[in-house]
Amino acid sequence: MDHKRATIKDIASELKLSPSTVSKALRDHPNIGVVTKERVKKLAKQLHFVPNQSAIRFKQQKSFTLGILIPSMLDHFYVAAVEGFEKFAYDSGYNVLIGQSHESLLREKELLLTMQSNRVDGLIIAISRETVDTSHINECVQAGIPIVYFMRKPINEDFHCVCSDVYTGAIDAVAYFVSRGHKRIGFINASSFWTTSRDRFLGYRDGLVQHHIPFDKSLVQESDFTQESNLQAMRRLMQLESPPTAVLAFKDQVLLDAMCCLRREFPSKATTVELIGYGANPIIQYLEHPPLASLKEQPYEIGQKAGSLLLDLVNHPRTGYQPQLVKLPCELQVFNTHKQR
Amino acid sequence: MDHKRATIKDIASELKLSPSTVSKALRDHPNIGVVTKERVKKLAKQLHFVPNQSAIRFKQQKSFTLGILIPSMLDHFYVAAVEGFEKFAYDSGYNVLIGQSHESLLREKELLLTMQSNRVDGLIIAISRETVDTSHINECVQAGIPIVYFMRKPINEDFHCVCSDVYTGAIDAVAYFVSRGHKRIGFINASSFWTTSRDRFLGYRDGLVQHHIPFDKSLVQESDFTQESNLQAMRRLMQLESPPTAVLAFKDQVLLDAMCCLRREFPSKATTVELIGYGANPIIQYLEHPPLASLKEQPYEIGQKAGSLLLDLVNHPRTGYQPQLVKLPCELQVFNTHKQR
DNA sequence: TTGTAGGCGTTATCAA
DNA sequence: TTGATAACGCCTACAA
Repeated sequence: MDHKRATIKDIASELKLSPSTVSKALRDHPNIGVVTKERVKKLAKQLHFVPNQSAIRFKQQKSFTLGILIPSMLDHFYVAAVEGFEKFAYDSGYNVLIGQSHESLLREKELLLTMQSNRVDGLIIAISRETVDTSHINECVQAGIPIVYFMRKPINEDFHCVCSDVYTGAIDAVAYFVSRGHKRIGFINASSFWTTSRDRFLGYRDGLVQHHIPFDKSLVQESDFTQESNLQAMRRLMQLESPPTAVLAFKDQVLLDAMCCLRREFPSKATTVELIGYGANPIIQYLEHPPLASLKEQPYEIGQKAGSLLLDLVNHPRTGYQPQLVKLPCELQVFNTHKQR
Repeated sequence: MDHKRATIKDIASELKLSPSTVSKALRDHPNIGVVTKERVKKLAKQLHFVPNQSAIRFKQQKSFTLGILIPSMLDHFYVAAVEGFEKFAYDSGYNVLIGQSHESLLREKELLLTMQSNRVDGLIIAISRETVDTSHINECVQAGIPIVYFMRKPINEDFHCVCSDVYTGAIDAVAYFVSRGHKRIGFINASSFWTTSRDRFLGYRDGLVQHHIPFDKSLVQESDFTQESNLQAMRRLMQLESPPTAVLAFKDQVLLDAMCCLRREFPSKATTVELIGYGANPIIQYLEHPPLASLKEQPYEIGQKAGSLLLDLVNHPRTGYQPQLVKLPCELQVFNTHKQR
């Protein structure tokens, strides 16, 4: 079997044409004769010619590759975001390089170097939990790689960012809790370094204010998303002198652990404390006793939108553009209204 | 800010050295003086020099990229396999290009072309549900791209393959069912074109034989993994004149839908019919009433092993090698022994 | 120990 | 309408 892959040169010499003619013919360049085009394309097919992207990339000084940096693919949300981003990228003729930081700053730095080395034409990032200093990201920008943040964005960074409208989501969640008679509403949040945590918090607080419920600092706990941390946060809430009767969770993974905590450690309250999370994780449909509700986000669309903002930056490089903050709405999806307080 | 990225030439001219000297110095080539190396490396760091992989790939006629083709990242199993593969690849200095067929043969073909165009140095594949003809895969092989199958392998294809030892797993599952008194044991299987379905089936059948239970064809149903198909398969089983009291499912996703089917359509049996799946999906820990058990597979290790077999083929190209079939053990993980028949 | 030359596959530019 | 040439950044032989 012939293991050497056919090149443009091979086609050219076989057809007694020049490589440049073949190159143009293959790409339907207008000033190549129809007959020649036909001959070239026919032979190309015969030889199973596949253009060598390595060469094209090199020649064009472009990798036609976009990078996406996420915490982990074990998180359903980010998988969906990757899908949206990939779809957009592929449709635009780009490949995608995926990197998972696994919430490690060190890994994130390494991945960023790999991305640079691969000369990705642009990059979208959801920063790791550990990322407080962003100098490694700024280095990419200075190397000419445009960046778009999504979901997790460092506070005080002026780049495009695409995320869910978690603020309004929190307002809606609180309103729904209140409509069901709750007055003690807990909240398990995440790193205060992210805008997405701050926005959730503001929505939570403003939601309370709108319903004339006093804000109680002790009802807000922080988790780092490990199972143990989720359980601890819920435990701290339930051990308060006046524990919450409803809890808003940063995301469904936190919510699920909170439910486990209730079932195991506070069984008497497991059927009364109501929970709302973010994400509308499909797992929920398999639960016999689903939580009250979840704020359905649009990860796929967020990935697409981030891709389109990024590609715009790639194709129209500029410095000092006006950073956009795109927020896609969350929708409260109610699962369970059977519980009674 | 300087947007042109530094090249070896830049360093060379700045230091009044030749590019080749710089190239060697950067890679610690033995016959470059220590002083020169120091000077070169120092300036390289100053200029934020990052080697241009595009150029290296082109020059080396190698992409240093391995491909992995999976049905979908929404499946937890394949995400874990990707992780193992990526870990291995990165540690060996390779990038990874991920492709999702979404169970579509057309998409699989497209992805394979992309992989070829990107000149991936090798490829591991779990074929799509629709893939019955494998000529598109053979074309890759003939183009010199080594292939390793994992999990889903077409019957009658002679390449390396890494998968779970689902045969023994099925034997174990049946034995466990029998130990709990079951005699009518159903089985929901998948495409008979995959070795992994055939092996499950053989284990199921041999398991029955070992315990002198007659094989009943009507107790075996096939599903294509859509929710509707899973439900239908379970429904067909339960509507038999003599329905099963226990069911082995191709994977946990099927098992979960089967549980839903029981709860909704056969509530009287929901607490007695016992189920075992494959995968030990972490979702299960969040269920109030978990299934009886699941066969824990080793997707991460499977991804790694497939990577190492592949890299061996990449580095030692040969034709007519003896294909290996590597089977990693499944372990029966028991969740629930409370049910009584 | 350092330098020079050639080439990987493709395409843009310019010439024929 | 087609062809010749040079260039992209890096590496490998080989020469100095």
